[in-house]
Amino acid sequence: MSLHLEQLNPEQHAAVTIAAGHALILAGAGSGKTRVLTTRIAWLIQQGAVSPAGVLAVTFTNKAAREMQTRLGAMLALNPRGLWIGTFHGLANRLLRAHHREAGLPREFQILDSQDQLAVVKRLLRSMNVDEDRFPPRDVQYFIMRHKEEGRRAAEAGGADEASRRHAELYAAYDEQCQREGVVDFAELLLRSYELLSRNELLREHYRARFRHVLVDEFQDTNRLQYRWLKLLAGPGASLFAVGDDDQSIYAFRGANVGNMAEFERDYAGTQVIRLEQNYRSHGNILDAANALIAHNAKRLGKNLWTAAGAGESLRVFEAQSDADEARWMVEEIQSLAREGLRLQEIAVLYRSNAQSRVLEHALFTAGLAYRVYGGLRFFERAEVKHALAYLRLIAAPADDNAFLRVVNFPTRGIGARSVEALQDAAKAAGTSLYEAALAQPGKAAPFIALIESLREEAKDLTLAEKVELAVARSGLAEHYKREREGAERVENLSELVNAAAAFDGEEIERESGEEVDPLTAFLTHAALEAGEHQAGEGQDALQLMTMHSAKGLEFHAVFVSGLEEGLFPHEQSLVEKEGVEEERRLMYVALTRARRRLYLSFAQTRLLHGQTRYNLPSRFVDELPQGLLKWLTPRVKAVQPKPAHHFTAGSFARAPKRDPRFGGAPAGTGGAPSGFRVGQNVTHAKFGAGVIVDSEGQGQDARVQVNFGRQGVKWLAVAVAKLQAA
DNA sequence: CTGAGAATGATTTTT
DNA sequence: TCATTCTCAG
Repeated sequence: MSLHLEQLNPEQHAAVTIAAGHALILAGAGSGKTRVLTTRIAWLIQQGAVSPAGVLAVTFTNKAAREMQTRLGAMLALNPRGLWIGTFHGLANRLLRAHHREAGLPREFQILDSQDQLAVVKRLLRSMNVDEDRFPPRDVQYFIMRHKEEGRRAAEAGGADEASRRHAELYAAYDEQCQREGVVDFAELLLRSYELLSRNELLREHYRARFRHVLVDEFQDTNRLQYRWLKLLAGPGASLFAVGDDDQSIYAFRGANVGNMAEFERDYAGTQVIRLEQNYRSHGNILDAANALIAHNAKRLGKNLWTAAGAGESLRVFEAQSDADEARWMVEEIQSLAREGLRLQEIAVLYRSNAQSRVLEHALFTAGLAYRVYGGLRFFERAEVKHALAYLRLIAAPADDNAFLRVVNFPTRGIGARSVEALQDAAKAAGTSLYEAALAQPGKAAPFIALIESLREEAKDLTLAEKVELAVARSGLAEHYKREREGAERVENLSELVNAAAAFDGEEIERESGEEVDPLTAFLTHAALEAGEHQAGEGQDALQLMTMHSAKGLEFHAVFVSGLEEGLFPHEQSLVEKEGVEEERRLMYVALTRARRRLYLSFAQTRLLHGQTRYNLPSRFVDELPQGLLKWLTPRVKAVQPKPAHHFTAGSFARAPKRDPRFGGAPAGTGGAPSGFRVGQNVTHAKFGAGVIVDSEGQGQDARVQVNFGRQGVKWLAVAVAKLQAA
């Protein structure tokens, strides 16, 4: 067995063999971070520095955890079962299952995904007669989640104002309800296990004594609670090894706190910091462009990627007339790459928001090019699958009211809103679950209760897959979808669920859920914690379409970064968020560094969005790249740079106000265009710089035009006064 | 309970 | 624009 340490570069080698103590590894894109992480673990074990049981390795995604597991298995020729490798949530779940009593949870506690959580909140608000216009369920959910992720319980969550006090009350009621129903949401897994260990000294010391080496991947994506959780588990004498890249922090919107990286250094005096800057993925020009771009960010720990490979090709820039034009151009370019022998799966088209895929898909479909779009519903999130799982949940954990409500009348069996309300009243009065209430006073729900009872009885001695099959059949779900016109795919998914159960073997049960958990609960946990693939994989060679966010961690021979327009990217919303543009720039950095050999950048003058034609300026990110690295496929756009904005709240891109129909608003390009300016025309203004006319009204002296100045915002200007120059 | 039509929004996403 | 969610009539 060899770890091939000699194949590592000096920095990688140093990171792998670093002495015990805390270490922060700043791992640039494509710098071999996973390799370092896994080799480090293997090296520690091989050296005898730690036993496999003494390692705790934490990732964000199941995919990353699996990859680490696989690589380690190959390196160590030992079953990596003894190692605690998993996602934050998976590991927290494991702790809670093992100590459910101490954590105050039922053995078969169920996990709520975001969908379930929202349903719980809605139900709560209704039962408390909360005005949903003043307290929208989504806001309440967000409030609860955000506070939990910061490690705050309801008691600490209230603010000074009335609304936040009310939110905190709802948070408290929500937690009580979850406790009653024996369910935990995602953040609760973390918070509950954190509290378990911080309050229970015996347990805490047990785990601290055990885990001598705690390793974290994608550290820049951790939220405050996750960081505290890590610090709690890595006790005195343990080594915390954090790998991350602040320049690739793109998840602030979901609670990630890049600040954890700087804090890490402060928390642990003597932290060893190693930078992995050699990139094994991209050619030099691509890296130079990425480096130059990210240098525009002020808040950085600092890092510069380099490669031993050559400079490679220039970055190709294309300015399209319209989004459709951009799509057509991409199709042509892709076809020509394919003719040169490049496989389609080696090409990715990246965009900022999912809505942008539509035009593209249309063009690809017309051209007959195979493509795969990432995003959308995943397997365990599909309605039919969730329904089937709800039946199984009721078998395993009857107190789960969410599950009860989801299927009590699905497929319909004559239990309408009235009957359900009666049950809810009865349950509330008796302080029991809906299921218990229905058991006591079945009423219209009698057949349903009988069904669940008999399912539970019959399922007792069946294998997991047989249980799932039984539920799918006896619930009437399969029948129901068979009768539906468009139900074929749903029926197929239900049988796929049976297959998934069959594939879910004992080893997985143990790994996912700790000791002695009933296989059904383990499977339900698996379904909640691993929502599954986005789409049927279809091993066929296809072009990859995805958002820049989902592209993180991937690489392709050729990458198209499309829609590089102010307002789209950086997104208009980001302009009003604190440090929003810096995060957008990091996203651009991520996008650029996905390409190995060829990088295309494109933007369109005109784009159809929300049924409205918008006239956008090229993204500032194009200007921020060294022009010498770019090869313009269309005449270069000379973006006139205005002085940095003071604090214009770019109330930009507001839908062009509807003109009073009485004045018969003149459409673009027709007679109504005032004073020689027309919609879509590029202009410059002495103060605001470059812009594009997006609307106009009035005639002669009263003529006004609306100009989109990008980061300076969108303004209505009187033509007679504004001294606009045609550009 | 169902279906039709209105209202409503509309970055990014993992667990 | 368009997809989802809500409301109300039948």
